[in-house]
Amino acid sequence: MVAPETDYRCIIHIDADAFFASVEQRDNPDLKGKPVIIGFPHGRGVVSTCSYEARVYGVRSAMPAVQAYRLCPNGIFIKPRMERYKQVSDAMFDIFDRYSPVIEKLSIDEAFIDASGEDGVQIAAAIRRDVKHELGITVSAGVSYCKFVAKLASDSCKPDGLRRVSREEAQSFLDNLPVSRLPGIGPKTKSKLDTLGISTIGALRQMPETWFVRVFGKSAKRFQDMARGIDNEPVTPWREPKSVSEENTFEKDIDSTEALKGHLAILAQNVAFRLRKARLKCRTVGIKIRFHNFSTITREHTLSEPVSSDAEIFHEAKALLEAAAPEKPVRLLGVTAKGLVPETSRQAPLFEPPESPWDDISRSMDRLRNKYGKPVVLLGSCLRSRTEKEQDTG
DNA sequence: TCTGGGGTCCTCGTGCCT
DNA sequence: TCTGAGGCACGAGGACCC
Repeated sequence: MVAPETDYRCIIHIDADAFFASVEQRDNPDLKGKPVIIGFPHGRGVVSTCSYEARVYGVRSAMPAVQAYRLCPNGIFIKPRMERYKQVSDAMFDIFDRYSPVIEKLSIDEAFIDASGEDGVQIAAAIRRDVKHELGITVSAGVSYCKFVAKLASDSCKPDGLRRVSREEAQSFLDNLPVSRLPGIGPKTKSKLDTLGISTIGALRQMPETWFVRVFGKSAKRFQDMARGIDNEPVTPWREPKSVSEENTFEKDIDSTEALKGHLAILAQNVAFRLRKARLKCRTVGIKIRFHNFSTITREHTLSEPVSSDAEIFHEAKALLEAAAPEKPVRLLGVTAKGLVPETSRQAPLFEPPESPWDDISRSMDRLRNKYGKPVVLLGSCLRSRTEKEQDTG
């Protein structure tokens, strides 16, 4: 039995195993032991996640679903049910709450839990037990003195594992791992390091400081620290959102600007609705256009006054689209709101100027949307796009 | 061979202001 | 009045993560 991690900071990283697929297998026991793939095998989707039975065939997250279908034609492809996963996720986080007040949510199925001063291994084991008994899914846990080592520890014992890496063990644990396991080293940086003959964190650690600065620029210190197992990042329970966006990849590329405007209206309306729901406004509106050849451009505009109405956000996005004047077929269109400020952040002036007429209209539209669960009043271009879609689908 | 969606962070170029 | 440096905000793009 290892000594309790009470001398130092103690961080637990919890990560659900093949979360979406596990929820599907739990809800439908017929799927247990079968290759379950979350994603639609036709069209342009990718695999969200897949069960460990599907991984045997080489199927992986983020792989194009058609490729997954070729690798595993007998796989059971399931369209994601995000609402359901959200319910299970909420229940899982309720369990975490029992054990620590300091929880940092990383994603729908993953969290850091600060267990400093406690026996981290015991807490992680209790959480794993509760999640399994109450929710019927398994989670893996890593326990260590800092966040990124805890995360690597949980990765190393998946699925359904628990691993503690003490401060003393950290360096030898890290040295043998591939560099790509360090957070922040993705495919591009990995291939750059490959060409330099650096494949493990241990090899990276031995490089001189000047080398780090040359390769990683301003991020050099962070990578050098990580290679040495140094990470003082606290567990941060809440972060202000920095942007809200929505994008859509079309089933078929679109080359008509008018049709794009219709889709843009829907995206703008959804982004605006989410802003208002979060009681936020944005100062910057941006659009993203991805062409048939996957090249991508972004355009944005910062306003003098923050906005959150459907009409104002659509107006800005439309102006950006018209200025960009895409001449090639478009496969993806997106709208982003950033420079977020609270709805009420504006200092109250001595004489309240009349608020934008769109604010009042937006509030009425939101009431209807909340009542019926979907947008009821649509912007003009929006309606046009929807009508086209309905005609397409008959 | 085909590459989703929703995010964050970083870098670099440019223009404006002092 | 001109010029250059430095700071800053903005815009675009890229890399990365889950």
